[in-house]
Amino acid sequence: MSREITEARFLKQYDPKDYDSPLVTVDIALFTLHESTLQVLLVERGEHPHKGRWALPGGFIDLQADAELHDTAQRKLRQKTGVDVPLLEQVGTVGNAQRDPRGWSVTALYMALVPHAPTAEFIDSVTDARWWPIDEVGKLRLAFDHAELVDLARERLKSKTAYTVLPVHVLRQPFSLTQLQRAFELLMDATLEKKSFRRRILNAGVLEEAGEGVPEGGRGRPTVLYRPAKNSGQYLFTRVFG
Amino acid sequence: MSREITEARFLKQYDPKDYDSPLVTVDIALFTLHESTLQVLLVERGEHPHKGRWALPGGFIDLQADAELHDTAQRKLRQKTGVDVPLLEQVGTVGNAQRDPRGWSVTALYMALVPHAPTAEFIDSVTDARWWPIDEVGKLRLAFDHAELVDLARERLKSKTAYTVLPVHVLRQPFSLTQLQRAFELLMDATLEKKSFRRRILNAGVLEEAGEGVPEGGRGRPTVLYRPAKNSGQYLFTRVFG
DNA sequence: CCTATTATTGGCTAACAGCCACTATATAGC
DNA sequence: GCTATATAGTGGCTGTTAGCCAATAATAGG
Repeated sequence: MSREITEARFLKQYDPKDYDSPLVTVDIALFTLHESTLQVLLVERGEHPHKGRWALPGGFIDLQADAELHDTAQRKLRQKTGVDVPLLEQVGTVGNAQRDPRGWSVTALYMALVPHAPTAEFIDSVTDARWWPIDEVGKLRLAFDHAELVDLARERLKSKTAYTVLPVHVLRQPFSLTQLQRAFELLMDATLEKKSFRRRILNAGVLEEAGEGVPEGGRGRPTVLYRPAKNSGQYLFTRVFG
Repeated sequence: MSREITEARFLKQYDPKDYDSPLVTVDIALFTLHESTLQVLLVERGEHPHKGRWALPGGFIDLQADAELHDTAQRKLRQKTGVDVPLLEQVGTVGNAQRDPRGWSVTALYMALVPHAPTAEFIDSVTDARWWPIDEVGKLRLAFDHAELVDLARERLKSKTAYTVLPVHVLRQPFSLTQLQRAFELLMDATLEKKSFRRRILNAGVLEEAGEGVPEGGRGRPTVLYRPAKNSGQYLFTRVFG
């Protein structure tokens, strides 16, 4: 057996390429609301494998440019949307031997939310990226296991909507309670009772008033506008609708 | 520009070692209850880097043996405990350039629960692994960023305990409601009201009766014993204590 | 039998979701 | 103006469930 070596010496002679390691990628499910539908951003792959198929935006870690896994997600998203998204969080990590034809592959899946308009102009000019209504994604035969990843992210979105104020991130500020309720309903895929919804949100103190606005459809009583209060992102309801 | 190539040809000439990629590991925070304390399993590292420091059990993916990331976690855990743990789930993934002195590194963190006794005999015979009370982990200067990983897993444990019946997995079956309440309290790090606790658990229908047992301490009224019902693992409370 | 000890239940209050009818304030057409 | 209609917001009741805590049940040890 060899003599004891120091950690410094060990690190000097260590080369990761001496060992088999999986591919590592980051994929992002970016959601928005548009025309009363939940939509997800997909890109058409320009390279093998699965060239020409629709896929989630994502890619490899840049070991020089990215300090954190989170930075990789942020960077890939900025390449596609041109903006920093207001909410980006990890959903989970999927890794197995079959998901990528190149070999054992691990992907860290992130979920992001963005109001529709700010990114629309940019995305519309990118020929290989577009928003897809979540209901149509099933027909697209996505690359890799991205259909499953979309489902995972969508489930997380739904469950977090039940006990947080996540949906504020798909609205432009300020917004009305009616708009916010609509956002909750679309993200949860359920209808909510108006009084319960308003009571819950207002009592939580997660919104602050931001003037008056015109009602939906232009006619009717004017509406009070709100914006999220500081730290509203951390607020957790102790009880769930339903 | 090169001519268009087929996917088959692309895959044939693809070699992952042509690209820089991060180290990928799996780490597991295995928790149990012993002597009224929440404890976590740590191993003393026998190899560089951080040789001699305490760390979470874990390691590299075996690209031949492991079909899924989950299998890597299960395999590493079995090496240390000798048993299949009743609950093993992913907490999240941490990746950055500094956490491992060998370079850019990504680890998938899992959390696991196990009743104390079945593994004790095995673990006691492994000189490099032992249970540590969660409160003492802070003093140990764990390897890598494992102190943060322990905190992450502990937070997840606490929050999931609030709306599931997760704590059943740290008890041997059958158990009394008193024991189950004690488990909830230790995992949540809070005291619960007896009546509220019993009402909630019994109304949820997640337990089935399993005979009578002796009370804690040997004296007093005998207790009804329970075991988890089928699918109790999926049960979600719509309201949280507090 | 009496006491200490643990298990289990009763009964009340408070918070909050579900329900749904009612009020408030605007625009559009005349 | 006046009326119809549309959207925003409120009142008030019921049902569920957590918090509280005192009462009752069933055992062991003397």
